[in-house]
Amino acid sequence: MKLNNEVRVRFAPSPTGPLHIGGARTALFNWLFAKKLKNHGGKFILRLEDTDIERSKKEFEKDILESLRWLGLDYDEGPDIGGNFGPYRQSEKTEIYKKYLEKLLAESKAYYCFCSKEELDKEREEMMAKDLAPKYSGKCRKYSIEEFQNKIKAGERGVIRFKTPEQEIEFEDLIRGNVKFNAGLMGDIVIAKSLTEPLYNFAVAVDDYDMKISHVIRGEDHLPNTPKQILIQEALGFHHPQYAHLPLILDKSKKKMSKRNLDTSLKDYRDNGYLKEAIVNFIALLGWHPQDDREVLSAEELIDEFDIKRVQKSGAVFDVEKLDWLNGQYIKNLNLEKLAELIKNFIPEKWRVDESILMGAVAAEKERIKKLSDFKELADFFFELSDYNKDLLIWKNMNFDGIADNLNLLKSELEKINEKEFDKERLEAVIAPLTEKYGKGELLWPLRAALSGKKASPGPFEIMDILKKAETLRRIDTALFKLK
RNA sequence: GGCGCUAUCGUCUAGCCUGGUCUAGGACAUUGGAUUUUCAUUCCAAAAACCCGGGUUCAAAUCCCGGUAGCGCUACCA
Repeated sequence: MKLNNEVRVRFAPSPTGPLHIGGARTALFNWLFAKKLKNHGGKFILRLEDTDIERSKKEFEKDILESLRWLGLDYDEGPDIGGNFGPYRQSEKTEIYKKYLEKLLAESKAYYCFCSKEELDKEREEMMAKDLAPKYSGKCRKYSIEEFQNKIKAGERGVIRFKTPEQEIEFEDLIRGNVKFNAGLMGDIVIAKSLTEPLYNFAVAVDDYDMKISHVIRGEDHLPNTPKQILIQEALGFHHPQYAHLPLILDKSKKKMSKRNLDTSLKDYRDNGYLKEAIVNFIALLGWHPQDDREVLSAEELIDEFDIKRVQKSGAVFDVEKLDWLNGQYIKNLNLEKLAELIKNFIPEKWRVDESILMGAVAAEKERIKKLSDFKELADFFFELSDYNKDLLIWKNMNFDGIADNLNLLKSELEKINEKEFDKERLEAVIAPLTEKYGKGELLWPLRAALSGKKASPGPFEIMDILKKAETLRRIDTALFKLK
């Protein structure tokens, strides 16, 4: 890998939709690459590719910026923080593109095309029918500069095409090795709708050069665009950056994960209660792996271990179940205060009133929740016991009378315990001996069911410790009442 | 259709560059078991893959060729 110049990489999304998983992964790899090579300059730049004014929306720009910030992928230069190579929105660079467009036109490396959409479509279909690579015939190349200038002045509308040289073009991809394309098959591509309306491939070619981008790290779907961009850069007299094309992130059906699918936007995951650390960790592992067997890695460890040479060539299926597992791991390792803080965004206002119950519930459910949003469903009974069928209280073959007897026994023992000593240790010390005589399941199942109103929950001692004496006895009474 | 990329357990992957240590390793999921009043956690175990065919070689998951399949691109979107 040549590192003669400062390392400058960019993430260049177009704000035509919220930041999605694939975009986040591309951003992450760029970020890791820059951080890893901070001794070589290592700058990470955010550039908004909003040349499509129809589809680009401010709200999406906002979402992208926010999502990157949330993930902790800080950039050194960008639309909201500036930098020495701005502007960082393509829509603000019209004058620059115009200058280069005029240069290409003046040098006859580009020309105006006045063909209609219908003509073009027909041409394409004909070529496809002949099993040929569909490309523009180049028939408008015949106009001289004066001729097309006159047409434009006369009000005719034309687009600007690049005179694609008919040549083989080869470049080295950091991940895939040598890649070769035959530019003769591409035809003269449209690089701008007009002098002030540049199109993607042209704008990218210009920007990557004048933002001094050293490495372009992007999705594999851009691989066929690369020769176009290199050719445009050559025509402009620019040298081109190095390229690295990341494997695609696939859905279950092995197709490219697209914005159109549900649950691809980062915000969806955030709103579902995934932690940013888990997402960063997980998407880093989609197409990349450290040298050892570790799977749970912090951002710092990721930077330490990152090596673009270890990036996979083939697409990776996004497996939510593994994400869930990883998220659970991060939740388990979070300290209680931090976890409670995060969970507060996922629960009703009134659950936040009693801090001690909330903290207790968080501690009790910590290893049971995979996502922050799971808490609401799992821990609701701590805050409010919902109605349940009395059959829930049945342990194995016990009858209702037996269950009532056991609950009454427990009740009388619990009543003897001082409110101040009503904690897990004390409760266990009192009740454990009873289970030897009356049976564990016989005593503890009805107790736990009475306390939680659920088939599954943390253990009764833990619950009582959190609920405290009065509420514990109240819930036992509720069960007793149901059994009458 | 054309062009390009890719190919190891169901999934993410290690190994491939620098052939033998690979009876192919790890993780998620699955199944069984231990712990446990339940659930979860934790622990133990099992099942599970080198796309196919040739070639090179004493030896190929690893190198070469061909096939097949999948995916991506094929816009006056990015």
